[in-house]
This record gives sequence, structure tokens and C-alpha cells, in this order.
Amino acid sequence: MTTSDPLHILRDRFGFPAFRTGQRELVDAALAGRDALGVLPTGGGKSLCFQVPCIALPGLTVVVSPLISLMADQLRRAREAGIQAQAIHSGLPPAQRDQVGRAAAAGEVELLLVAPERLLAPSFEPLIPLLHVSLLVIDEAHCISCWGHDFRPAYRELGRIRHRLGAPVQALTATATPKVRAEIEEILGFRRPVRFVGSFDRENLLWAVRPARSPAERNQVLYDLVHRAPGARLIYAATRKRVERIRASMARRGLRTEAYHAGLPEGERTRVQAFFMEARRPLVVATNAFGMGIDRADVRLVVHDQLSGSLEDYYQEAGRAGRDGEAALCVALRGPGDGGIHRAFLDRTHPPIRSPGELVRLWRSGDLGSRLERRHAQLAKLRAVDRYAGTKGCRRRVLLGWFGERRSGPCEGCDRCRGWPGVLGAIGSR
DNA sequence: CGCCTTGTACCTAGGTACAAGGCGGTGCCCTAGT
Repeated sequence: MTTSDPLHILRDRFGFPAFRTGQRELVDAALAGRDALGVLPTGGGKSLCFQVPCIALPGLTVVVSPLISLMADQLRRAREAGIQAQAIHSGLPPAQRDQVGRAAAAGEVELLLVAPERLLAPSFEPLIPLLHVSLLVIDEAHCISCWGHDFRPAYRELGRIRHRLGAPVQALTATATPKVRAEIEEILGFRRPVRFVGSFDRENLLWAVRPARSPAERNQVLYDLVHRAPGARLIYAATRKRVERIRASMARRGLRTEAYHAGLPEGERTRVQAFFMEARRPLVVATNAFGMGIDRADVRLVVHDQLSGSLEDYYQEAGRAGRDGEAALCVALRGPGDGGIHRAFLDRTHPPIRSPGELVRLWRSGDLGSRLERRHAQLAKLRAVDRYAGTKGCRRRVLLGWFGERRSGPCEGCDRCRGWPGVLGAIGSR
């Protein structure tokens, strides 16, 4: 006997006794045909929010995902729950892409994973009128805001696409400030949405910033941190070159260290990911290319050679620590010239207006306001990072404040409240 | 912002020294021509 009752589905198909906070609200919204925004913390069970409606509803659930590797993860998990799930992406042979498209049009697919670019591609166009989409899910929805303007403009077009598909939208993310949440809703054209925003605070994470003046001193500080920390360890650096340098420096000091960035061949990237997932006590140095879809529970230390370009990015990267709930340390090194590279990236992706002619052109086309606003918003993100690095008060309060969460009193979990020896001691040493 | 590469001056032949300028981070997509 089949049932469309969410709780029965949860128990029978997934083996969980009850929904966790937020899941029920998001599932019910999907079943009622309402738009919904879910900000659920890492490990908060986001996939269930659309897998359960996918089973309960007739028709197709389309899940938009930013990375092919994430599609692979979602595909595996959905199939484990007995869902007829498929993906269409450039990694598949053309014949297989066509076959999946035909199956979806014939109603033989329950869950379809695609990149946003795919939804806009001419090759996908003929398929759209044939699909009976009952739910459109935007996974990692913060990408709409952080990438949509420049890096992956397809994210800006999702509002148009959702109307063509004629389905309610469920936007899911683990990291979104109030501003980003508003932008997601605006771009997707939400009306009377259901919203669920979980707490960003993770008590087991310890936060600290350490001074380091030169690259050589940074290497020494990194080594001191990394060689004693138990569990899996991760170092983030701002450039590929710096990643290689750090790897070499750790290796010279006798630590097995693997490097990861987007300039490495596919096979090498896969190998390093597997090393990080499987080795007893791995150490990986990476750019921000590393992490999405990486899900190791016992990461005890995440060190940033330099802080990220925004607190959203920093929280996403550092937040890969301590998923098992045990104490874990998130340290950022700080020195002269920090943030320069992010300002340089910003000048490329959101350039300042360079000439009177350009100013007039933008004003005439009506794009002046949004152009100024976007650059201004990016600069505000950089200033927030500086505030986090330089605060004399509680770091946790600065971090949570950025995500719109208030908090008072000392936290006992950052170097300002507890002192550096205190937070360092909390994760123990090998 | 800081780095690395490239170019020029130096003056008589291949190095040295320094200035100028470009570049740095994320990933989908699959055209047209080997």
C-alpha cells in the first residue's frame, strides 16, 4: 500500500522516527504548492525536505545543483531511498542524456538533477513543455547571490525558468544572511513564501585569529597548529600558488600533505578527495575549490592562511570542522596586506566606474543603481571580514551577528572570550 | 595588495639590478575543427 502521508514516508522509506526542526515546515510547504526558503545548518537534513515531497507528489521534482559531484551525491542518496532519480550533465554520454530526457518526459523519472546552465541550454528547451514538474528545488541557493552576478549568470535566470516550469520552488542553503535571503526570494519571484531559518550557532566550534607577518612565519604557525591537531585537518589558502607553497613547506617539515585546487587534473582531484575522506588523519591544503560535498565528520581543525572574501564564505569553509559535534577549531591567520587579493578580485568582478562616459552609459541604461549597489555590497562583505579579524570582543558574536543572529555574554568558545591557550587546548592534541 | 614575469639599461657580452605591468579564486556548458 502506498501513502502520501509525509510521516509515513519518513518512517517507511528513510527509517527516521520524526522530522527534525524545519523539515516538516518545508515538506508541508512543498505539498501545499507554496514557495519556501529553508536555511538549515550543515548536517540539518536538507535532502529530506525535497525527497519526501518527491515521493508524496505525482510528477517530477527538479533539483538544481551547482556541481556535478553534488549531483552524484544526491543521486546516490535518492536511489538509496528507492526514488527513481536521474541526472543530466555534461559528464554523461550524449546518448544517455537523451535517454534520461525521454524517460523524464514519459513520466518515468521522479527526481531529476541538473545544473542551472542546463535549464537554459538550447538542448533542454524542447524538453520543458513535456515535463510535469511538481517541485523545483534550488540546492545551495546562496549561489544565486554569491555567483549570479558574474561567475555563473545562469543563477540569475532561475526566476524566469521557474515560471516556465510552472512549479513551486524550494530554495535550500546552509549559509545566508538576511540580505542574501531577500535576494534569493526576489530573484526566484517568491510570493507569500514559507520561511524556515535555523540557528547558525554551532557550540562545538571554537573560533580564533592568530597573527603572522610573512609567508615564512605563516608557514611556521600553520605547521605548529597542524602537526599537533588530532583528526582530519584542512588548510585554506587564497591562491593556487600559495597552496603549492604551503604543501611544499609542510612536506619539508615531514608532514604528508596533499594539495587541491581547480588547476589540478580531474584524477588528481578525485584522489585527494578520497585521501581526505579515508586517511586516518589527513592533511589537505586547498583553495576554495575544495569542500562542497565533502562530508567528513571528524575534521578537528580548519586553518585559513588568509581569511575569505566574505563571512559567508568563511563560515561555509570553516564550518566543515566538527560535523561530529565534538570540539573543533577554526583558526584564521592575519597579517599585513590581508584582504588585498579579495579587493583585487572585487575590482574584476564588480569593477568601479572608470570614466564619465561609462557613468552616462550606465545611467541611460538604468543599470547604474544596481551596479553601484552590488559593488557596495561586496565592499561591505570585505569590511565585515576585517571586523571579524580585528574585533576586541567576542568573535562568535560578530560572526552570528552577520547572519542576523543576536547573542549576548561571553561564548567560552573563541580566543577573545576564552583566551588562545583555552581554545587550542579544547581540541586536545595527538 | 603582493607576486612573478618581462623588459630595459648598463656597456661592450652576458650577467645584474631594478622598473613596469599583469595576474591572482570558484564551474557549468558543448561549438567547431583536429
